[in-house]
Amino acid sequence: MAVTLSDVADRAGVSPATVSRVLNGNYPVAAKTRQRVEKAIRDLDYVVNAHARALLHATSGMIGVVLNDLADPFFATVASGIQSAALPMQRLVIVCSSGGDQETEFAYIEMLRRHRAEVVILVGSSPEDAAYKRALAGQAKGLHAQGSRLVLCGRPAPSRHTPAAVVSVDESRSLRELAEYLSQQGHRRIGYLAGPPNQSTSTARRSSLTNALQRVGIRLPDGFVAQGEFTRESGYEATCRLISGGVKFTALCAANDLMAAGAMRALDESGVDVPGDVSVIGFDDLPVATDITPKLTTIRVPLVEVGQHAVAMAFAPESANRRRLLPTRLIVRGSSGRAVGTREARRTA
Amino acid sequence: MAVTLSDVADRAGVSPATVSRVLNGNYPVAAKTRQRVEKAIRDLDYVVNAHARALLHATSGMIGVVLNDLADPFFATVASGIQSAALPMQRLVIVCSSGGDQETEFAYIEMLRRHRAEVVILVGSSPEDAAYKRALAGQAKGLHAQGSRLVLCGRPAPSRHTPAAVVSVDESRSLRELAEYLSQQGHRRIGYLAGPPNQSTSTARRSSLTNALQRVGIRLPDGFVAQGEFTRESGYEATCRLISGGVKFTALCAANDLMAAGAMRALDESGVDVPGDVSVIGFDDLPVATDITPKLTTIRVPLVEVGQHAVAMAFAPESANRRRLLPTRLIVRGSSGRAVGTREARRTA
DNA sequence: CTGTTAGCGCATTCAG
DNA sequence: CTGAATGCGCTAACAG
Repeated sequence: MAVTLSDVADRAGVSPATVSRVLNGNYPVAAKTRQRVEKAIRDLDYVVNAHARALLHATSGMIGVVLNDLADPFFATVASGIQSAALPMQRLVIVCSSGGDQETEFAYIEMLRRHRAEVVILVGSSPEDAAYKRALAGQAKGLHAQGSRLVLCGRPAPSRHTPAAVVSVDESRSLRELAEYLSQQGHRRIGYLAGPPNQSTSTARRSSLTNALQRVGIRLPDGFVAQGEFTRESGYEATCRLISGGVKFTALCAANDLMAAGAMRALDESGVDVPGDVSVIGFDDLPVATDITPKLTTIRVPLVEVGQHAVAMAFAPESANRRRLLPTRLIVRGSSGRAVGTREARRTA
Repeated sequence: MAVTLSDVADRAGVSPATVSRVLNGNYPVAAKTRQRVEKAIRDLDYVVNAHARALLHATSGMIGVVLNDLADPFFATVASGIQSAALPMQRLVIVCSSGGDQETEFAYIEMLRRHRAEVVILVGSSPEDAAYKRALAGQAKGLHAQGSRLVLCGRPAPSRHTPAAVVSVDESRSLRELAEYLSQQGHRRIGYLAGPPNQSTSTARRSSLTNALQRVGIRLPDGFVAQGEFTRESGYEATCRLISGGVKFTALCAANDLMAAGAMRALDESGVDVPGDVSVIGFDDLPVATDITPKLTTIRVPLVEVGQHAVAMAFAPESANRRRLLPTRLIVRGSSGRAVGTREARRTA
């Protein structure tokens, strides 16, 4: 069906070995022979069979990426960072979107193992239950035994001994900045739109914020927290629940920008002015943050860089078990300001 | 390095062929033997080598997708449609983001050919120059010769004889609806934010709109058109150019929602009220359309379905040279309304 | 029901 | 500088 290396050899009147040498350019080949071979390749429109090569080399040189949802800009942005770093290394990127389903995720990892992916990158939150961690640790061992490298992006390793590199962000500093900022602006009662329960990202962001607020003497009681699922809709609904529950807050922080966008809409529909009545703060700094009005104050996460570092670490020597933390940054925009009820706010009112 | 089928055979005390039969379940194997083999597989954590299989079958069963930019929600959404359709078929999806660069695009197609991708899906606009078309037609032939199927999404085939299936949208009907709507609302002077020149999507959308407007007696002169690149920033800048150029329009159509979002910001900063002074219309109906205020009137393109149909057509018998057109829909939201200067508008003013 | 054999397409020895 | 031979891991005939 397809043209093979021997076909090329026949047409050029040389042996397969010679064609191979021309292809790889590693061994000396007479100029005349080379030209004849190159012509045959062009004439026949020959394309090497990557599988035959992979069979010899025991690896395919592909980068597998497993993420929750390709259509979510958070993941899409990390993926594009991975892709951009993979291109100059001549690596193909396989993107697998699991939809957040654990079984699908493992099915994809298995498929990537079958294809002897050189690198497997897991992006985003991971469930925090023991069974999952054990299963993942098992896959990690398997990948390692195969000679594939595993990189975890934005999620912790399932255990200390897991042979995996980790690229993550350290949001604690930015959140301390945010806490100080909110405190200075007179905010005392703060609502929080959390991510789905038992997900590493959700708990990390929430506990970091809780700690940061504590440092400035602000508590984040459970009653001020509503769960969502990192989507606009869930942010909208969670905000509605807080409002209809009679929770009084002067600032509303969200676990990501999408939820914050949903919150803005809910507040708007309830006649709450942002930032006049309530300040809204997002997380990630996705494009949506500046699409909405007023523009969203948020914690910028360097998503493209996260992806690029993941690739870099995968190809760095001794990458297993290495960890890399990227800093985030507080971006203050129009959606936040002084709390209502503060002296200053009363004066200007 | 990695565990092979023979390793399993040795451990189970059977021949490699038997292990293969257990794996594929096609031939009868004694229950006892099967169990022994299955245990060995588990003990050794054996994972089949997809390359060895692909070598026999002359295809890898992978779906390759080449698109402009993964971080662009337009492409990400189509890709997620492809992914969702590929999962139940147990197909791995390779996503290649070319950044709109032709060379990169061909490099990726070549890599996909090397990997004997079963299906190659090209998503989005294509340059409209002859050299490109010839090159693409060549690759299409090569893919066909290899036994790979080619699907073009949202772009025309380079020639009548190209062995490729095409999935596209037919926006003409919606644009006629839009033209009638705008006309009824009293709009006569309409601005247009076009996509990059010599791109199939740009010219298709522009000419369809021009035709539709013509039917209701509205012209779209070049002076009312500003070029952009399907991004927010370019939409912003293009709108600024129109405004500072003194172009007076009561409605502004954009080649996509991202540019419309940029336009809204530019208009806002210039003190132009939407939809009071100017109606804004987008294209695609991406999430950003409802993030902005007022929500964007737009032409909805069924992007997920486009991706799903692409996969379906690839696996349909006799798919080569087939064409499938999906309908779009006009979605009227808050960003559009009556033109200023019409009788009704004056009355209510 | 199971083992033996051959070959998929290629890169790499080893000889010449 | 070039050709012949070997084997990567697996499946499909072909025997038993």
